[in-house]
This record gives sequence, structure tokens and C-alpha cells, in this order.
Amino acid sequence: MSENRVQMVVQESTPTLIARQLRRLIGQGQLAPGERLNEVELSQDFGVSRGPFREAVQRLTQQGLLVSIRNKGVFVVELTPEDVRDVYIGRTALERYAAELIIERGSPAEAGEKLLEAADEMELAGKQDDLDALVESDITFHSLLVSLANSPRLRQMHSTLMIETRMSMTLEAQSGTQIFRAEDHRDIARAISDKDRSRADQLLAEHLDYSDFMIDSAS
Amino acid sequence: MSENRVQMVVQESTPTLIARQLRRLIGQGQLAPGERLNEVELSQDFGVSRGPFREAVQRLTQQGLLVSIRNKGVFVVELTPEDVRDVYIGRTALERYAAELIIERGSPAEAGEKLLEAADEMELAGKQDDLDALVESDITFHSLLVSLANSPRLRQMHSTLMIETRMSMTLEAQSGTQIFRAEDHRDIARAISDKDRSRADQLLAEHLDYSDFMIDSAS
DNA sequence: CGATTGAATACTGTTTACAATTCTACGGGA
DNA sequence: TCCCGTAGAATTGTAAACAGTATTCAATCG
Repeated sequence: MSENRVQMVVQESTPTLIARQLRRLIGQGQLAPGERLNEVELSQDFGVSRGPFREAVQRLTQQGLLVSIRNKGVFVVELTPEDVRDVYIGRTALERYAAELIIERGSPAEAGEKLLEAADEMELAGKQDDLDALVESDITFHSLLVSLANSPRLRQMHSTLMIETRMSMTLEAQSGTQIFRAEDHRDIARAISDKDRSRADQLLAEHLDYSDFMIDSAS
Repeated sequence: MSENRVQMVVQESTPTLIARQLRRLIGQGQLAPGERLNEVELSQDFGVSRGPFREAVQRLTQQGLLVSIRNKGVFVVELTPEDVRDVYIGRTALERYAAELIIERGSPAEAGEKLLEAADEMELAGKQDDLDALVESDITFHSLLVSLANSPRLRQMHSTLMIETRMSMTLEAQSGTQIFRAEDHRDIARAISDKDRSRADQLLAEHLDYSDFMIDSAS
């Protein structure tokens, strides 16, 4: 047996690579909600045939980012207000427990440090009125929070929800109804540093309470 | 436009149907952990060509139930003790918040009723020493709990975790280290009926604490 | 006898071809 | 003018063919 000096090449599958790009396109709104994905056109763009492309599509369909209608095609999901509410429900479940895990089984001091940095970044974006950076840093903060809990499944589930969050933010950006609260992030980071579980829990619950910051566009 | 008296026929895609069967096979252990899925063989069993089958495989891969290694094939995931711990972390996040949602925004009385029935079923299976029924009723209880929270995303995320739970239980069944606590379920149901949020929360946390009931098979 | 090379085989990854369905646009008729 | 109905095009769903990689096993060499 040869020694461990070389690293095994990890070859990601073509569908995985395509799926990643599709997620990015959807998250950034370059594939708009409701839009149909033309298989021949897109697969040509990616430089592959329809087979691998269709396999990638199945991955996003499983995630709920695409919706497939038989013989009609696949469409970028259109998030209803109900859906957005549900996304925040999912995030609340995951992020609150992530904070608890960090405090009780992780490294709350280090974690709080990193989270504060992320909060600073958001504050900066806010002062510069950079909406894109604001969205990005908001997502970064929450993703970091979950990552710091060190649970692959929490992170995986959360990542899908964050793509949907980004989608809903892109929508809101058009109507200018976005709300960011950088101070919240700072408070959350501090509560984690302080190992104050119930405070972190409550802050996150409030921060993610959809009804709290959405003047519902009634259906 | 015609009236709403008829229901649109929902034609599920072939990959969806195949994926569902594969999940069942994996959950029941008929596709064993670590086993390689032979594309030609299995697609013939399903009566389709490799294309639709491969698309189905991508769905399970996205869920983490299959692991793909390039040019080697796809394998049923092998859950390490670490993985099982992580599954329970995920479940804890989801189920605790599900209970909270039921109590604070749902119908705790009705929910408690249904959960009690499910707990009874498990008690019965326990008295009859029916291990399969015990596993099944355990999963039914927890799935019901999440379903009653009325959140599609909570339910979807949870369903994947429950397949993994079933896998780990099938493993444990061989070593006879399974532990079921029917009384826990009854207590949880009652706490929900009583709208006692903090008690339901704590009971679920304890019930799902992996370290609590697993004498770790050290790595 | 053990290790190694190489051909044959089996399987996965991808492309291409075919079938079936849906969409579009044009034309006829009331 | 409006409403169908139909022919053609476009698109999806499926199957088959092709290409490349890994596995197996026997033969060869040290």
C-alpha cells in the first residue's frame, strides 16, 4: 500500500456540478420564479446532453426549488406568501437548535466571535446602502450560525431554506419591503458568547418571526 | 372556464415513483447499507430504461440516502454512529419546534388526542413483543407529531430523517440494543394537550437525546 | 510461490435517436 | 369577428447505442 502523501481525487458527478450552478442561478434570480427550463437550450449552455442535465434537475426538484409538471416541463418554484412563511418556520426550527448546540456542546466563545464579525459585515453593507451585500451578509450570518453547530444534516437542510430565503428577498427587493436588522445579529452573537441559551433562543425566535416583519400581502 | 368540480389528474413522474420504491426498499433494509445498486438489473426490475432510473437515483442522492462514487456506482448510505447521532440532532430540532407550533398556533387538543392513539398503538405492539410493529408505530408517532404542525417543509425534512432512523433501527435490531419508551410518547401527547410548551419541549429533548439511550459502540 | 501485467468482461457515464405529448399558428365556418 | 379544428413545430419522456472506466482472472515473470 502506498503512503498517504497524495490526496484522493474527488470527482464530483456532472449532475452535481450542474445542480450547483442551477441553484446559484435560481438564488440570484437569473432563473426567475415560474420560468420554464428549456432542456435543450440549457443543456447546450452547460455543454452536456439532456441526460445529465435532467439528472441535475431531479436533484433540485427533490429540494423543492424546481417543480416538474409532466409533459410540460420543469419550472422554477413560485413561492407563495404561505411558502415564505413556511421557509421561516423551517429556519426557526433549525437555527434555534443550532444556537443551543453551539452553547451547550460547542465553542460558544469562538462562535460568538465569528458571528460578531459577520454582523459587522452586515452593518457595513447597511451603512453603504448596498442592498445586494446586505442580503448576502444576512444569509452569510445565518448560514454561519448553523455551520457552527457542526451538524451536517442541520446545515444541509438549512442551505435549501436559505436559497428559498434569497428568492423571497429578491422578490421583496423589487417592492422595497425588505427589512434588515443588523443589531439583532449582534445581540444574537453576544447571547451565544455569553452562553445565554434562553436569550439566544428568544432573540432568534423574534428575529425569524415572519409575521413580525411582513405586512402580509393578502392573497 | 369549467367549474371546480373535477380534480386535475396528477401524473407523477416516473423518477418520482421509482424514487419512492427505492426509499421503501432502503428503509426496510431490502437494499442493505453499503450495497451497490446495479443500474441495469434494477431498472429492468422496475421495467424502465436506465435513464429514468438514474434520475430517481439522483433524488435519493440529494436526500443523502444514496452515495455516488464516480465510475464505481451508487451505494446505499452506511450510517456511522456519528451519522445516527446527527440524525437525532436533526429530529430534535424539527420535532421540538413542531410541538411548539402545535401548542401555540395549532390545535393542541385534537393533536394530543391523535398522538395518544398513536402512543396506544405502540404500547400494544410492545406488549405483543412485535418488534417490527414497535419500530413502525414509533416512526408513525413522530411523523404524526411533525405532520400536525402543518408545515410542509418541516414534514419533508423530517421524512428523510425518519428513513435514516428506520435504517439505524434495522441495524440495532440485529444487535438487540433497541430501546423503546412508550410512556414517553404518552407524556409528550399529554403535555401537548395541556398546552404545556416547556414540558413538551423538555420531554422531546430527553426522548431524542441519542447519548441518553445509546451505549456508544466506540469507534 | 507470489506479484504483476494484460486481456476480457461488466458496469457506469454520455450521447444520440425515437416516441408521445403539448404548443402554435393558420384557415374554415357560423 | 369569434370559435373550433387541424397540421406543423417544438418539447418532453424513454429507449437504445456508444464510449470510457473499473473489475476480474488467467498467464507470465521474478
